[in-house]
Amino acid sequence: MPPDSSKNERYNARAAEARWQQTWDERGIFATKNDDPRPKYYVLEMFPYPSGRIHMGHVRNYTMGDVVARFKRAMGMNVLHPMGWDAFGMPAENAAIDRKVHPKAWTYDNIAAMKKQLQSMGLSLDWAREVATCDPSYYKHQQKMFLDFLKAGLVERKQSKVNWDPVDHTVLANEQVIDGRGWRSGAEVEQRDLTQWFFKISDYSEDLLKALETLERWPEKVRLMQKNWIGRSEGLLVRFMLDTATAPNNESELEIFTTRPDTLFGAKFMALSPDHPLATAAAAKNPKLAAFIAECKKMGTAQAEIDTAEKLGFDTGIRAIHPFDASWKLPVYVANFILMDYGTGAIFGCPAHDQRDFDFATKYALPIRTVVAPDGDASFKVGAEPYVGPGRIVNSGFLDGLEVEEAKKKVGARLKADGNGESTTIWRLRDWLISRQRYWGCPIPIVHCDSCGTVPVKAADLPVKLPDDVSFDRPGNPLDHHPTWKHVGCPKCGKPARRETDTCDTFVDSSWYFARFCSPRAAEPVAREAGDYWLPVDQYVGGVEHAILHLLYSRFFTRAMRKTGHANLDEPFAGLFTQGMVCHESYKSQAGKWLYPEEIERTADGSVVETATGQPVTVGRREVMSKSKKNVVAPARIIDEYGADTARLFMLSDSPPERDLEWSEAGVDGAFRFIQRLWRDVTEPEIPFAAKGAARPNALAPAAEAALRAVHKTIASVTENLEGFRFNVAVAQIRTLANTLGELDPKADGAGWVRREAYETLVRLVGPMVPHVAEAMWAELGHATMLCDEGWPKADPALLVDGTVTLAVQVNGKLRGTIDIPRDAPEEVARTAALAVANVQTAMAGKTARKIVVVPNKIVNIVV
RNA sequence: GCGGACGUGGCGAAAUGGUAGACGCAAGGGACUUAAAAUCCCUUGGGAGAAAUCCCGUGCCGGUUCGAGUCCGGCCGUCCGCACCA
Repeated sequence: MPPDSSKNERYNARAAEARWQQTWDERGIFATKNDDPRPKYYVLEMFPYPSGRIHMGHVRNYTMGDVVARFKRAMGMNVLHPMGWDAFGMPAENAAIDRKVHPKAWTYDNIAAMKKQLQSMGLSLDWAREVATCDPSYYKHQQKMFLDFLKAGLVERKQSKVNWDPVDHTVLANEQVIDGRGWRSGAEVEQRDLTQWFFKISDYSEDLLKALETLERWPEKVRLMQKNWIGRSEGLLVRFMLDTATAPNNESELEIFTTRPDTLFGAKFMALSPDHPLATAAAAKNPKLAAFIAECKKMGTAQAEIDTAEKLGFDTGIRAIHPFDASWKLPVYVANFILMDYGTGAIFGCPAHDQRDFDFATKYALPIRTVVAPDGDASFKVGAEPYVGPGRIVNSGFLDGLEVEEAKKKVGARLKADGNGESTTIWRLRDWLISRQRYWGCPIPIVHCDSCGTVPVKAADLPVKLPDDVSFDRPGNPLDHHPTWKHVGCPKCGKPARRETDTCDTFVDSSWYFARFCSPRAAEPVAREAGDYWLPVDQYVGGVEHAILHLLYSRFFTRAMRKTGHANLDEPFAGLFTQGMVCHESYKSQAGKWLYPEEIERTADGSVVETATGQPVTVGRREVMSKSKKNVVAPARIIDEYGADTARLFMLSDSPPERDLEWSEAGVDGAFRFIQRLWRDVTEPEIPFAAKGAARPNALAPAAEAALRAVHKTIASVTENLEGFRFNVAVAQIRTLANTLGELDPKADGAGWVRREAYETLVRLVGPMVPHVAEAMWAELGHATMLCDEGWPKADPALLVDGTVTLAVQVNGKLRGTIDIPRDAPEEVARTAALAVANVQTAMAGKTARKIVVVPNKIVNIVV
C-alpha cells in the first residue's frame, strides 16, 4: 500500500529527497578531481541506452554501484563515479520511421528525461563527466582511434560470410547472434557474402584467454564463458596427398586439421566443407556435386536450420592417400557439417571415435575401424556408439599399445619428420565485424576512391559528422541515399570519391567509454595522465547478459588502445560484479491480453482478477520484467509514491545481489516501514539521546554495555559484508541492530549515551543505502555537517569480543544444552561445565564419556 | 551432447565443518482506538507432550568426521552458457 495522507507518514520522502539532492548538487559534493591525494577508486555501472525511462534493472544496478561509491568515499577514497549514455542504435531509427521524429531529437529528449529520473534516485554521480556516445565530441575520438587501429594493423576490410539480420537490415558479429537469431531483432539470421570492416580481435586470442586468469575479482562464470567463447584448441595440421588422377585439376594435396591424430589409422573418409576450394573445383566438373553444394548453401541461410540439419555428404570421386600407407586410399566427400572457417575446412573422418563421423559413416555405410580400446583390449570393437574416451591404441601399426596422449605425440613427430604435419592452435574466436548498414551510429572515417582504394580520412578532418537532413522513407541505409553526404574528394588524390556509408557497431561506442570518463573533455580520446591515474576501473557492475559481448570487446579495445598509445593498462575492469535481474509474475486476461500489475487485484480468497472487468486472470510464472509481457513496475511511480530510499533499500534487501530479485509490493512496504521506523527512532526517541559529544559515563549498565557491543559488532559485520557485495546480509544486520536498540531498557545506566553513540553509527551505516533519510537523520542528531562527508565508523576491537561466550554442548553430535563460560577459559572449565548440564547427564544415560571434543569458545561434544 | 551454477519453512533468504532457519515477507492471536490506519506485543519447520523435553528435518542414496546445509562419490530436478568447433 502506497503511503498517503491517511497514513502516519512522519518522514516525507518526496520533499526531503529533492532537498538533499539539491544540496549535494549545489555543494558539488560528488564532483571528482583528478589530483586528489587520497587513494583513487573508480566504480562504474554499465551505462544505459537512453530509452527515455529507467527500468527496475537500472534501479538495482545503479543502487548497488552507488552503495559501493558512497561506501568507498566514506572509507576515505577519491571516488570516480560517472554516468553517460550509450546513445547510438536502432531504436532511434525505428522511432524516426514510426513517429517521424529525428533520431537525434528523439535521443536527446530521452537523455534529458532519463537523466531526471536517474537524478531522482539520489546517486552520487559526477554529472560533470557525462558523455553521450552519439555526440560528435565523443565519436570524433572513436574515429581517431579507428584510424590509429587501422595504421597499427588492427583493422581489416575483407570479404567474408557474414550474419545478415533481415529485420534490422544490417550485418551482425558472431557474438551478436544468439540461437541463430539477431540479438536485438530476434529475427532468424541469414548468411551472406559481403565485404565488411573487422577489428582483428583474433590477434589477441591468446592474450585474451591467458589474461582471464589474472581477473581474480571477476565471477568465475563469466571467465568461463569467455574462455569457451575464445575456444582454444590444440591440434595438428596434416597434409594428405591426393591421387592426382582423381583430382579435378590434378591437385596433389589436401590439408586438414585434427585434434585426434592418434586415430589416424581409423580414418575411413575425408570430408570437405561445401565452401572448400577443392569442392568448388570438383563441382565445376560435376553438375551433380554442384547441385549438392548449392543445396547445402541454400539450406544454410537460416542458422536454426543448420543446427537441426541431417548430416549429408557427396562423394567427389577424389581419393586421398593415407600418410602412413601409400596404398591406402580414402574417399573424399563434400559434407554439409564441415565449417569452412574453422581449421582448414577439411577433416579426416574416423567413425569409430567421433560422434559426427560415426553418424556420417553409418548413413553412407562406410566401414568402421576401432583403433582405441578402453582397456587396451585388442578385441574391443565399437558397436552402436563411437568410443570417445581414453584408452590404448590398437590396430594402428607403430602406435599399438600407446596411451591416447602418447600416440598423439608420436604421430605428430612422425608426420613432422615426413614433412606432412605441423602442430597448430586453432581458435573459435572470429574477428569482430563492426560494419553496420545503419544511419544512427558512428561513421567509419574512410573514403573509397577509384584510383587509391580505401583511404583514411585525415585526422584533421575529424569528426566525420552524421548529416542531420536524412529521410527514412525507404528501406536501407539513409547515409547511402543521402544526395550529397557521401560525395567527397579523395584525401589522397583529390579526385571525386565516396564516403564509407557503414557506421560502427554500437558495441564499439561502449568499448571505451569507461576510459573517456577519466578525461571527458580532453582533446585526445584519453588524456594519458588521467587514464594512468584512474584506470583500471576498480569495480564494474552490470548485467551478466554482457558476459561475452561488451566485456570481451572492451578487453580487446584496452589492448588496441595500449598498442596505439591511447592507454597503458592490461585489463579494463579489475573487479566485476554481475547482478541478477528483476522479475515479476505476468498476468493475462480472459481475452488473452497481457495486463500490467496495476490492472489486476487480489480478492479475499487469494485469486487474481482484472480490476476493470472483475474477470479471473491467468497468473504466469515470474520472469524478467519486460515490456512485451507488461510484467513491469515503473521505478518513477515507486520513487514518486515511496521515495528513492525505499526503492533503493528494497533493491538491496532480501535477495543476494547476484541472484534474480522478485519484485513485490509487500517487500517495498517493508522497506518503507523500516525507513519510517528509523526516522521515528531518531526523532521520537523513547530514551532521550545524550547531548552531542557528551563524555562516556563512567559506568554502563550491563544492558547498555551489551547494546554498545552490538553496535560495534554491527560495524564490523556490515563493513565486511559491503566489501563482499552481500548487501542483503548487511541490511539484515542493520535491522537486527535497530531491533536490539529498541529493546534497550531506558532506565539502564548510560542508555542515553549509548543511544546517541548507536544512532550516530547506525545512520552512517545506512548512509550508502538510503542516503537521503540518512542525511535527514544526521541533521536531526544535531550535525551541521553533511553525512556524505563523514568517515566510515570504526569498530572498537575491544568491544567485538565478549567476556563470556555461549558454548553448545552436544552428546554424540546432538545438541543437549548450552553453557556460558568466560571467553578463552581452559578446556577443563568447558568440560566440567558441559558435564554438569542436567540434560547432558540424561542424554549420557549413565555412561562415561569416551572422548570429549572441545572447540574453544564454540562447542563441546561428548562422545559416549 | 559438452560445460557451469543452484536445490534450506507458506515465500525471499541467513549460517569461517561447530546451537539450521538470523533478517524480512505473509499468516494467526492480542493491545491501543468509537472505528480504522499507523504503531506495539505474542505465535509461526513437521510431529509427540500439560510441561520439562524428545523424535524427525537443508532434493535423493552413500561416504569422510567427535560433529555435515557446508567436504567427497553417485543419482534426480531446475536454471544458465556453448553447441555439427574436427
